[in-house]
Amino acid sequence: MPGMTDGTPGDHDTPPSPEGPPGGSVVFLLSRLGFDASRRFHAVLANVGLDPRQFGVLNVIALNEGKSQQALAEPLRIPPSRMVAIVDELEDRKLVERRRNPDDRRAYALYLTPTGKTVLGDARRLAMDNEREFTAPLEQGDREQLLGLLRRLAAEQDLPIGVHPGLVAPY
Amino acid sequence: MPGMTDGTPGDHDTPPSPEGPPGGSVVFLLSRLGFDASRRFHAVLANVGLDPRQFGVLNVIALNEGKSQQALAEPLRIPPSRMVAIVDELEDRKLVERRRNPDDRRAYALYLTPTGKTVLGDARRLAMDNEREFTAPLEQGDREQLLGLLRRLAAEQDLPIGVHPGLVAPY
DNA sequence: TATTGTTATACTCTATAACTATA
DNA sequence: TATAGTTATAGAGTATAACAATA
Repeated sequence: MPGMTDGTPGDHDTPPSPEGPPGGSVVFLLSRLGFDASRRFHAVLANVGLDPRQFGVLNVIALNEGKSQQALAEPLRIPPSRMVAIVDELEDRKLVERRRNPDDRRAYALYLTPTGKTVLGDARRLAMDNEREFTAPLEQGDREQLLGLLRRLAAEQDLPIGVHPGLVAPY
Repeated sequence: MPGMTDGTPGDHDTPPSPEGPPGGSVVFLLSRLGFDASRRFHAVLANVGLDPRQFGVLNVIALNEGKSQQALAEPLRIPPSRMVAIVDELEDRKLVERRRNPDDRRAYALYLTPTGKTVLGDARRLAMDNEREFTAPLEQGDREQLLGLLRRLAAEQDLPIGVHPGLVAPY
C-alpha cells in the first residue's frame, strides 16, 4: 500500500479544528475515511492472500472469462506492463490460468481455476463482512441514506471500475 | 501523488455491478471518492504551489508558532527525517522561518513569514472553493446530512490530524 | 546517556519505452 | 505495419538507521 505508514494504531487525539476546518469539510472527511477504508480493506483481503488489485482482477476475469490480458486490464486502467506481473502471481498461485488462443497466438485467454473461484468467493464474503463492520455505527436507514449521497457525488466524477487506483494495493 | 495515473479525464463507463458489488458498497464508494477528492485537492493547491502535506504543515505551524520541527511533525505523523525536507522547501520559498531557540540550541523554533501567512490564506480560500464545487451536486440540507454521517463513521476510526497520510502529497 | 535535526541508504512501486512473436 | 505480451530501466517517494551537535 502506498503512503501507508503501517498497522500501528497510534494515539487518539481529537483533531483541533483549525479555521475553515477539516472537521467540517466533506472533501477532508472523504479523503480521510477513504484512505482508512482502503487500508482496512487491504488488511481484510490479506486473510486470503490477496490485495485489492488482485481482487479486482479476479472479479473482472470472473465476469469475462476467456478475454485477453490487455482487454481485461483496460477497464481497470492497469497498464499492460503491470498486468503481466499481476497475472504471473495469480497464475503461480494457481488461481488463474493462461490458455493460448488458437485464433490469435499472440494473445492469451484468461480463466479462473476452481481454486481461483473458491478464493474469489472467500474474498467476496470477507468484503461483505468488512462492509458490515465498517458501517456498524450506522443504522440501516442511515446506511442507505449515506449510500445514496455518495452515489450522487460519485456520479459527477470520472471513476474507473473494479478497484480504485490509489488503493489498488500499493502502498 | 502516489498511485495517481495523471490528469487525463478518461472515458465514462458506468461501473457494471458485479455480484455483491461496488456500486452498493460504502467502503468501495468511500475509497473511490476519497481518492478522487484527494486528487482534486492536490490539483487545487497546486495553484499556490503547495501540496497537501505542505498545506498541513503550514496549518499546524500557524496554530503552534514557535514549536520545534519534531513537535510539529508528530501530530501530523510525519517522521522527523521527512520533516526536514518539507521545512527545507518551505524555508527556501520564504514561507517559513527557522529560528534558533536560545534555550535549547539543538532545536529550531518555526514561524510563518508574512508571505507564508498570505499563501496559507490563499490556500484556505482555494480549499473552501473546492469544497463548494465538490459538493455542488448536493443541496445544503443533503450536504449537512452527509457531513453528519461521515463524522459518525470517522468517530469510530483512528485518524491523524492535519492531512491524511496517503494524501499527504505523494504519490 | 538522551534528544534534535540531518544525511545516507536501501526498498517499494510505478510508468515508459524497447523488444519478441505473432498477425 | 500493427498488436499482445514481456522485459529493462529509471524515476518518485518512502522509512530506517547511522551521525553530529547539544543537552
